[in-house]
Amino acid sequence: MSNMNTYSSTRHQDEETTEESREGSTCGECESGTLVHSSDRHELVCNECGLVIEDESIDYGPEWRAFNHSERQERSRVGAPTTELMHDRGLTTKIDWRDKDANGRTIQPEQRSRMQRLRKWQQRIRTGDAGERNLKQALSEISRMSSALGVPHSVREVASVIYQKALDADLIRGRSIEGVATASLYAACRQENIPRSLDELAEVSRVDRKEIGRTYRHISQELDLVMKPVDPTQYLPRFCSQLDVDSEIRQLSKEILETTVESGVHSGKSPTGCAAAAIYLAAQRCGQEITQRDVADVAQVTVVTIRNRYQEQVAVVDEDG
DNA sequence: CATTCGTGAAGACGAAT
DNA sequence: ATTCGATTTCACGAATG
Repeated sequence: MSNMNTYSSTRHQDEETTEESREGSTCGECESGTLVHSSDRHELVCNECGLVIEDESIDYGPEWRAFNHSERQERSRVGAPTTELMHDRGLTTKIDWRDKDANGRTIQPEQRSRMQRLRKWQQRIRTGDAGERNLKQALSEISRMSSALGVPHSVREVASVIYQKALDADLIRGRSIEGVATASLYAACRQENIPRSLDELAEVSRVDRKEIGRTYRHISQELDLVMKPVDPTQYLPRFCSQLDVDSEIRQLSKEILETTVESGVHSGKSPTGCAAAAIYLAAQRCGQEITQRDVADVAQVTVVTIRNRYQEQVAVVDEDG
């Protein structure tokens, strides 16, 4: 993250061109992923390793203009940035534990007992409400799992929003906090086009795959989350990188996959399996021997699935020319 | 010997009732 | 909540190099 700030100190006329040209370029970190805009276009994100490059996308200046001091006073809005990752968006009141006033002087004994009462009530208000406590735990889970998966912050924020919507819609009743949190994260990954399979989610969650899937389906239905089927192409860069194949295969597998997707033979099949098969087929066509088992391992599918998919893809690609 | 291929039984999942 | 159809997985043996 140390290189993040070196770009954003000054703004030049050529900023548009440089920023746009970075879209689609190769990630400097893993050197295999591609940089894409997150959904809110505030971040450039590597679609493979999840590296976030906050590069001049954000205008830190005020959106208003002021011509004298009083206008400035009136219009400026100051405070810590809010974040969806805190259950109260970071806007809580804090009461110091020291018995000093704002000037650092020790406060009177009769005030001290009053302070004790206020502290106690502040704690109760802050986390005492069932819903709030619920949220707090869920958000920490989302953060933990996001770190384990290595997904960018934008995904965490989206996951948090989804969870809070689920909470508002009373969808967690009878379901575990952990389960809904994991399902929210899964949905967020898909919405942000940084897909992680249910298996990968299950690895970092305390809930099993089945429950995650069930909960996900439930909340996406109830909240009317529009979810396009996962594009198998999105898995390609990550798998290729894990297999350490060269760019020839990356390119060919992408073309194969696009051809097969157009023909529609992939629908209903697992996207990871399709991606894996395309890599295997590409490697064969390039004369490089990669075993089905190797591809199957990184894609977390079985060799049988790869066989089935890759047979279909051979048929489509060959007739296509 | 390792890898690939084909098969049927069994489990999991989504859709429909 | 159950049933049904399609898909994936598992386990096995055969073929290939």
